Amino acid sequence: MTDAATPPMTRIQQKNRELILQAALDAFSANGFRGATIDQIARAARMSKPNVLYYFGSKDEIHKTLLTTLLDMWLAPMQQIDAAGEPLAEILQYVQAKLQMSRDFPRESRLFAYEILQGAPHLTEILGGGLREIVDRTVAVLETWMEEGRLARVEPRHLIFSIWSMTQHYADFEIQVRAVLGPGHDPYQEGSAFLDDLYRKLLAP
Amino acid sequence: MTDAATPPMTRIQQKNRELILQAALDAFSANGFRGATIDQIARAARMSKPNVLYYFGSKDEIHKTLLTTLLDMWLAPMQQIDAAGEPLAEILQYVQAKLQMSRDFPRESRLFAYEILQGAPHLTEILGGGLREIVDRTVAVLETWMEEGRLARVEPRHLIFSIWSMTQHYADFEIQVRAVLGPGHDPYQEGSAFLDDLYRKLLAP
DNA sequence: CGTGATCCTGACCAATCGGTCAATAATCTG
DNA sequence: CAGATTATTGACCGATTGGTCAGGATCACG
Repeated sequence: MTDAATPPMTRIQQKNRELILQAALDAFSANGFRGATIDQIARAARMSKPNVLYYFGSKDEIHKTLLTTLLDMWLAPMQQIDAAGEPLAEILQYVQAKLQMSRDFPRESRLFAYEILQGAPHLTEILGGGLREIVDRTVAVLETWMEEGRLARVEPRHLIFSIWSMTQHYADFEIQVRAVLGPGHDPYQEGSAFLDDLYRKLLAP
Repeated sequence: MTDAATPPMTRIQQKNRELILQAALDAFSANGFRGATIDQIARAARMSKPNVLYYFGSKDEIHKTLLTTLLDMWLAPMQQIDAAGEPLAEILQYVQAKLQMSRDFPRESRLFAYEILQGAPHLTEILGGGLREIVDRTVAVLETWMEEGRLARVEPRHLIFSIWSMTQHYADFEIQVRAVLGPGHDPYQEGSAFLDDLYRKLLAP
C-alpha cells in the first residue's frame, strides 16, 4: 500500500538514481545547494548532464529527495530511546549513537547543516511538523524520568539541542576541530569520553 | 606603525566601504559565499555594482575583508578569560558572553559557520595559526586550574568545542530551535539558564 | 575658478548555470 | 527478429554571474 501508485523501477533506474544521489550528496555537502552544480554531479556519477535531469526533473528535486530520504535515518537514534530503559544509560547511548553518526556520515550532517543555515527552505513543513512531534515524544519521556527523580531536572528541549550541537559539531566543523587539536588526535574518540563525562555529571539525579 | 604604508581614506571611502561590508554581511550570512551576489550587495548598499567593485576589487576581497575584520571581535571573549580570576566564574562568564554574541550578532556567527562548513578556504592559514595559539593559551590556563584542583578535570579543548558549538547553535540553527520550541519561548534566556547549570555541574571541582 | 584626483555608472563581455530538445543508442518484450 | 519502450547524449538556449571599461559627475584644493 505504500508504493501502490508509483510505477515499478527498472534495474537501470534504481542503479542510476542511487548513483546520482550519492554524487549529489558529495556535492551538496561540500558546497551547499547553490555551490553544487548539476555538471559536477553528472561527472561524479559518470553520466551526462541531461541524463541526470532525465532521472530527476530538476536540481531542486535531487536535493529534496536527498533531504527527505535521509531525514528518517538522521532522526532514527532519538526514536530508539526506550522509556522503559534506565534513563541515564538510554541518554548516554543516544549521545554515543549521534556522535558515531557524525563520524560515519559527515556528509549527511553537513547536508542538513547547510539546509538549516539557509533557513530550511526545503524543510520548513517538516521542521514545524514531524520533527516537533518526534521531539515532543522524547521530551515527554525525559520529563517523566525527571519527575520520577531518576534524572536531574534540566530543560529537556535544550538538553536535546546540546546533544545535537555538540555531536554534529565534530562533523560540520571538522576542519576547525582538527586544526585546533593538531595532528595525532582522534576527535571522535576524545569527544566520546568528554561527552560521556559531561552528561553523566549533568544528568545524574 | 600599523597603517604606515596604507594611503589615508577619504570620508567617502570610509562610509562606502562600511556600507558595502554591512550589506555583504547580510548577504553572505543569509546565503553563503556562492549564494550571495554582488548585485544583491550593491542594491542593499544603494549603489551600482561597478561602484562596489571600485571599493573592493572582487567578491572574494569583500568576503575576506569581512572574515578577517570580524574574527578578532569573534574571538575576543575567550581572550578575556582571566587566569587570576575565580575559575568557574570566569568560564561561566565566557559562556554567557559567547551566548550573547550569538543573540546579538547572529549574522557573524552564520558567516563563520558557512566558511568552516565550506572547508575554510579563506581561513586555513588562520585556523592552523592564530586560532590555535589563542586556544592554546586558554588551554594552558584551564589546565593550571585543573591541576590546582579548582576545576574538574576535563579535556580542555573539547570543553572549548562544547562551548562554541552549543552557543553558536542558537544562532546558526535558530530556525530549527524556534521550530522545536514553538512560539512563546525565548531561546536565549532558556539557553542561558541551561548552559549555566550544565557548566556548573561539569566543572565544579 | 579651474584642474587634477576621486567617485560613479550604463553598457558590455565571457563564463557558467539550470534546463530543453531532437536524435540516437540500448534494452526489453512478444 | 521486430517494434516499442527506455536510456543517453550533443547541441543549444535564456538567464545570471563576476568583472571590465570608457566616459561623465563630483569633489578637494591651489
